[in-house]
Amino acid sequence: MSNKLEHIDIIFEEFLRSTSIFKDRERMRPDYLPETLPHRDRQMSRLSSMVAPALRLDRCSNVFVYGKTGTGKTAVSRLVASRLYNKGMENSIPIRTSYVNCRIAGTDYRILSQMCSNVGLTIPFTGLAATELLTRLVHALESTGQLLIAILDEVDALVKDQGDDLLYELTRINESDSKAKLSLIGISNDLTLKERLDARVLSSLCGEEVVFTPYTASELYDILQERVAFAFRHGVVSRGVIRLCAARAAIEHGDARKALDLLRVAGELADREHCSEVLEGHVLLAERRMECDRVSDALRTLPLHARIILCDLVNMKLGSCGTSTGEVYDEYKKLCRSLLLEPLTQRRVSGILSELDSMGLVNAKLQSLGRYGRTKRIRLSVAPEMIRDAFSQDLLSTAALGEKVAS
DNA sequence: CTTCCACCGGAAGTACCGGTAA
DNA sequence: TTACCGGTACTTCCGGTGGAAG
Repeated sequence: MSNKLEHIDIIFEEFLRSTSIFKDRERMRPDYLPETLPHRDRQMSRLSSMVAPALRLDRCSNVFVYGKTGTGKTAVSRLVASRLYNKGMENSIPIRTSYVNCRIAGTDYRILSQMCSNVGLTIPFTGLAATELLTRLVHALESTGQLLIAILDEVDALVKDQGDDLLYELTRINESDSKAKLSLIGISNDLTLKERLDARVLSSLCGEEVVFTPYTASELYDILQERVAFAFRHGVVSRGVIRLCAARAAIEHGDARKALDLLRVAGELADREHCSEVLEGHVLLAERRMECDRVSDALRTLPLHARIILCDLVNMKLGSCGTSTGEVYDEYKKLCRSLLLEPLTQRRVSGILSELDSMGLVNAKLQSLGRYGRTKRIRLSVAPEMIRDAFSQDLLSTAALGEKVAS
């Protein structure tokens, strides 16, 4: 026992003695908001001029911000909002800002709850009607005279699984006779979102648009270089390493988040090896590591029946041509019976397969077989060993659960 | 050209849970 | 305590649908 404790102490002391190659690691984190955003001047000034009327407590029009992941939408919006807030504070103008990631918040209720807390209301986790939150929000805005700028990030996720009712209610506040002032900045990486919106929401939300184009490799290089100067010690990251990170991220539509993550993880790997600089090998290793982490994270949080379906796919030993929904469902029913579990309906299994597809764990492509119907061609997109490893422990508990259900 | 397969996927409803307000 | 709330996971129902076969 004491042996182990000594061992822990040794690790900590070694950590204290060693010098990190990071100067300020926080600056490499994906949610860090830098002071400057290279190659985004145009978008920044456009958005600023759109929200500027708020400084006279005039309602400004809602804005729709569109661009692929990691193109700076969130950073630009948050930076503009925080500058606006500060300017308001300086001049005693009651501007409030609210940032909500709709995908993470997940539901109308939690989005409203976040907005309420940003204007100084305390809201219980649950128990209230969503319309009640909306009423309280409007009332708070009216009575305090605050103007709220709400940034709704990944608003496409909200519309996809909750519909556009909330957006409609929110856009209506600004247009109604009430004194409440609320402007929305909707951020989406899916342009087809507009097709799913009600005409009234569309005209109100998408009246003004700011488009973010993907970064090129050389723009990514500039972004990385600027961060490196603050985040790492001098001389530990070579130009070649920065160029490699930029190039790897540029392959995926110029994703700055990926570029920064890549360099940060590579730096952490180098640190752990007590290496005095980040090498290209670290970057390549980091890329592999990040992919593994993503997959095992996804696997670990999967519900029971999704796991059973994945086990099925592993057991079926799919060739290159994959399998179909119907075949998966037959196998799934067999496996459920052997586990003494009640199988779900085919509709649900089809839905789970689509969910696994969007998580990147399987590849499900719609295929028509003409006279022989339509189905999804399903293939695993991760190595079967990874699934087996992740579930090797849990399968025992799955079997135990099966027995529990039976008894 | 029409038919028709084997599903897809939207919509609405159900059951259950953990929570709140009055 | 009771009536109501949201969240999650699921079922039921059903109107599509791409394209090979006839």
